[in-house]
Amino acid sequence: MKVYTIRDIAEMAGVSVTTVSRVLNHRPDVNQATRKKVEEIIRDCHFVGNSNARGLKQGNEVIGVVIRGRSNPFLSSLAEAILDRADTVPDNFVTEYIDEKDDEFQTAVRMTRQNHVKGLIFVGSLIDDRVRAIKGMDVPMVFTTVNAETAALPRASSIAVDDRAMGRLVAEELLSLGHTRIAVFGSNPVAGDSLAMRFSGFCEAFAERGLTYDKTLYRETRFSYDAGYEVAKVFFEERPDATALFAMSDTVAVGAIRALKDLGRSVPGDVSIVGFDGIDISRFMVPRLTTVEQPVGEIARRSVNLLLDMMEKRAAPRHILVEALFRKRESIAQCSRT
Amino acid sequence: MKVYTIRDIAEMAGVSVTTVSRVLNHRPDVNQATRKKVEEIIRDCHFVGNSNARGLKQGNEVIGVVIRGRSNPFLSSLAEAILDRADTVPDNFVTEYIDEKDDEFQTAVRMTRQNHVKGLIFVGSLIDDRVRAIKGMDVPMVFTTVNAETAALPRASSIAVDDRAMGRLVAEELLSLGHTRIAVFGSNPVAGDSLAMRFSGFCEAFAERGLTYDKTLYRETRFSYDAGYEVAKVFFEERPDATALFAMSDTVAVGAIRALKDLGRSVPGDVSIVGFDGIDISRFMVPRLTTVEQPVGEIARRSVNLLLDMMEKRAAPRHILVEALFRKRESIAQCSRT
DNA sequence: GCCGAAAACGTTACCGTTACCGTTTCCGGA
DNA sequence: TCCGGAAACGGTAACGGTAACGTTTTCGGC
Repeated sequence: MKVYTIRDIAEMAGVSVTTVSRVLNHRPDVNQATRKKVEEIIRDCHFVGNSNARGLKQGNEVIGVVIRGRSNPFLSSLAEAILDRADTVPDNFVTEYIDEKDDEFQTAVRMTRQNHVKGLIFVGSLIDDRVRAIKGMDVPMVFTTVNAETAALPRASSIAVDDRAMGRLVAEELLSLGHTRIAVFGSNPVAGDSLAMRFSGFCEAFAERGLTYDKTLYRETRFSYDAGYEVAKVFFEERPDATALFAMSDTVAVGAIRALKDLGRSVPGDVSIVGFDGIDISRFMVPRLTTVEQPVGEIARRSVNLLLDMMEKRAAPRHILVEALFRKRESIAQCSRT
Repeated sequence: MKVYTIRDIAEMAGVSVTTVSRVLNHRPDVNQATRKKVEEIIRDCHFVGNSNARGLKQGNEVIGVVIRGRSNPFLSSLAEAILDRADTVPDNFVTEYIDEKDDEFQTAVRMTRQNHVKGLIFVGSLIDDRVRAIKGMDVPMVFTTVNAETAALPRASSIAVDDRAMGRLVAEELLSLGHTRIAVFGSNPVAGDSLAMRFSGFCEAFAERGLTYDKTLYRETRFSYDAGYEVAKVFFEERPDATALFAMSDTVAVGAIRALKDLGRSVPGDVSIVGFDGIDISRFMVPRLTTVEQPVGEIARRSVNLLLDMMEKRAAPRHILVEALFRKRESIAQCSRT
């Protein structure tokens, strides 16, 4: 099973390597008959150009997709959607999947500094360390989350749902069902980031009704089934007065449902629950989970477009908010206590 | 932000490009002092070698990970574990994530025929078309599923749980709880593949007790939440006599739990359910899902090792069975009907 | 002091492809 | 008939590394 080069093909077709290259790259200045013959031979030999040689010569554009928290189904599905989308873009773009583990991230940073990585998309929020590391990197970046610090970077775009509005909407829905003592499980919010916005929108809804949100009902947690379970188990024993929960990640909501069941409390009978993200499983939970569904496909598509625009057309950074959908399902009900 | 080449580094260090290359590749024949100086300059410049150039010269080894059915959390987590593992192997191995979509698969096949892909790992069962396509490809392959046809390929290894034994175990557990009318939701089994083995082990347990499994209780379905929901909804209306379900994928089990709830049947009160795979969510379902947990990490690690052994040491193909764990949880109970 | 081996380093020819310049062929119009 | 230009195609120098091979230097042993 020989591995053919462009030269072999040229020889077999009785043309020069240049002509074969032209055929390969769909350039116009080659005769129809010649093109056809070359294409035929290429097909017969199952010839595929050597991507290293092409990359070396042309200087291909590597774009990195950095993901933090793959155990979160929302983030991993978003990352996959982005990779999928990136693979369909016309030409020599190579996509690199970068886990935000220490060494892998460091390599990515070095490669970026060396101009081998020409663009970055970040999935999931970055920890402070990382933000410091990417400051001063002069490549286009796209964040799928809102963050005041990264938004200030000169070449950073962002695309995310309107967290403030959705946070407010969640509060309004729960308040209108009579809930006032609503637990909120968030995660390590930094001033001006997605989670902080969600929370501030949430509090605004209280303010609009002349109420103030009781911040002793707020807890921090990692976004995973396990963490959600643990924090809920402890919280609802401490605070049996809470009648509802807004979990800023569906994973946490799922863990909390399980924990409440173990505590002998019913959902939504005793506690109403709203999640965030709209992961697949949310439609199949018992009870079906009320959640804010993020448009994964749209975010994926547009984040890649944003990056490409900045890379190719040197477009200015943009900060886009997309529509999320409030999915009202079985996990919330009228408040039964006052 | 200049992008340095090995030549720039050489000039700055006052040595030849070869010496720099030697330092880069940790070769012994270079003086300590020289090495240190070169390394310093490399660090200062954030220099990273051009992978295309290296790949072109050395001919890097590309291994492809082909995945079918990413919507299944088990398969996607297995695929990620494999990619993770593959990224830690010492040297110039490039891992390519290949979705089993038509065009992507075709490209992979072409690249493989062209000897650009030097090894393949398949995650999830292949459809017949694909099996035909990979026949006659002369590269090492590893399957994470059992299949009589692929097992016959001269350079194919496999690693999977002992499906027959686990199928038998599931049946034994349910039989010992008094269940005899047990639905089985499988998927398109081919003689001698994982699913067929599971089913035949399952039937064997019946035979050993002098029973024969009633095959009208068997249904086929895709492995997804949605499909599981749909098939269960229809099935349990048709066959209210079934007292248990063995779903060959946790996703199907999850869908079925939801469907039974909608039909007003309780799990495990009216119907006991056993899944397969051990996806994360299984521990958090209400009720917690009894399942056969596959050792994802071990399968990932060993599949990469198997492939590497075949590629580098030209080791003979091996067919390995690993231990799965029966996780008895809340979704099964004593049968209440006869 | 000389020899020879080993250590340290340099020269240079590739790897497969593309792109810059050519060159050749063909053809319509003056 | 000749000319000019477009269409079609070819020769060859890069791209940035690596490695085979050649050269110089060092140094211990006799």
